Amino acid sequence: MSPERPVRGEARRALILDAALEVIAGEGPGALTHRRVAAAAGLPLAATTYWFSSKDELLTAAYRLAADRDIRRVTEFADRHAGTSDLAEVLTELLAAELGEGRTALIASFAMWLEATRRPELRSIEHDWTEGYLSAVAGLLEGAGSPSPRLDAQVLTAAIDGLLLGHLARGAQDDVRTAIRPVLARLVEGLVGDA
Amino acid sequence: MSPERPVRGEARRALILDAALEVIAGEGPGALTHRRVAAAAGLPLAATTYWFSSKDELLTAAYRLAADRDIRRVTEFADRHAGTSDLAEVLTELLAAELGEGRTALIASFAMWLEATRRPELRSIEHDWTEGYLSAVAGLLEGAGSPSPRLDAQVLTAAIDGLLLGHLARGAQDDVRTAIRPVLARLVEGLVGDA
DNA sequence: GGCGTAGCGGTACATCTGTACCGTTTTCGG
DNA sequence: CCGAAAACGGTACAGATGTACCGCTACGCC
Repeated sequence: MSPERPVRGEARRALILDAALEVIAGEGPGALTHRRVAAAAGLPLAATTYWFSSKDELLTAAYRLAADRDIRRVTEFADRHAGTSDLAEVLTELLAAELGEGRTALIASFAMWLEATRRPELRSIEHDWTEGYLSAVAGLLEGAGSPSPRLDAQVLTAAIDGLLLGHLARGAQDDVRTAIRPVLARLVEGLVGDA
Repeated sequence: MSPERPVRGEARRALILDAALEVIAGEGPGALTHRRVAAAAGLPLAATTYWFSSKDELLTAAYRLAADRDIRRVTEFADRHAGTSDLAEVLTELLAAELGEGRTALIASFAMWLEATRRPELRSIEHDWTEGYLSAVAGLLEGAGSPSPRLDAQVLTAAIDGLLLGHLARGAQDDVRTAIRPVLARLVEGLVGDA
């Protein structure tokens, strides 16, 4: 229909970052090149080099965006379900959402995590990501009557990370909820108890 | 001293794979190139292309090696500590070992994990890795008197993965044992109980 | 002891990459 | 409405990369 008035200015920057996340999630951070990102965004090569002075800056900005999105998602989710009694079920839904709509940001976040191993500049992003997750989960735990929400949140987030990574790696083979629910149920039972 | 008789034959293949793991752990899978690996192994470029018909084959073989090493490490560790009563302490030592001597194989394993997201050929390696970890941990849990070792092992390995990844990302900043022990203690307490 | 083959090392080359450059178009404050 | 500054698009180029190729060497088997 519309001959599509081309996106200009700062909006382009956002477009490029989105395309970068797609590339990272779809082909891995190693495949992130100016040309590929530009192509994914439907823009000429010079667009990426104009808005990001180096490939590294582009990659870092993309990681930051992925982390922020994921933090926002989990925070909103936790707020919406604060004070729940069926914590395991709520967490199952959270993980399903992360692996569903949140998949792109999630993969990028894990890639960033791994790269932070050798690139200290990424540590601050990693720190915010961890902290965001931790406080969101701690909030849920408080509502569910955990005796030590902060410690329990550390346990829970570690397990969540492991579960997410595992199910990403295994692909969409088995139904997420069916596979994850019993594990989370067992964990929550252990932490919150049934008292 | 010795002019070092050059390594020849199959031994070279092993040398190259070790060098490849070093590169993956040190500079990331994206930095794995024939030239870099050859340089790290102290061999000419043609050595890597002779023993591995493509870069992909080299990368996959390196991942396989990393997984096998890690599986062996965790299995031996579990065997050595079977029937322990202080499960949390034993697990803390396991994780410290993974992050210490096992660091290279561990990083490579996680990188493989993430890449399995988009490369189904890696799934079988991922499967063996998961299975090896799961049965090793289940063995420990049985000894510690868990009511449902298999399910609890799923919980535990997920948490272990998350903890390992987190501490890799944060670098060697804080003492591993100090940071990890309370989390594992809380988790084990929840699973095995004190009954 | 000779010889076929596996192992080896050097080089070549087409392709892709990051980035710099430069002339043109659009935007917007005055 | 005008002019400077921002945004844009195309192109150029040096360097790195995967891989093929070719002639040489060492080793094991007859």
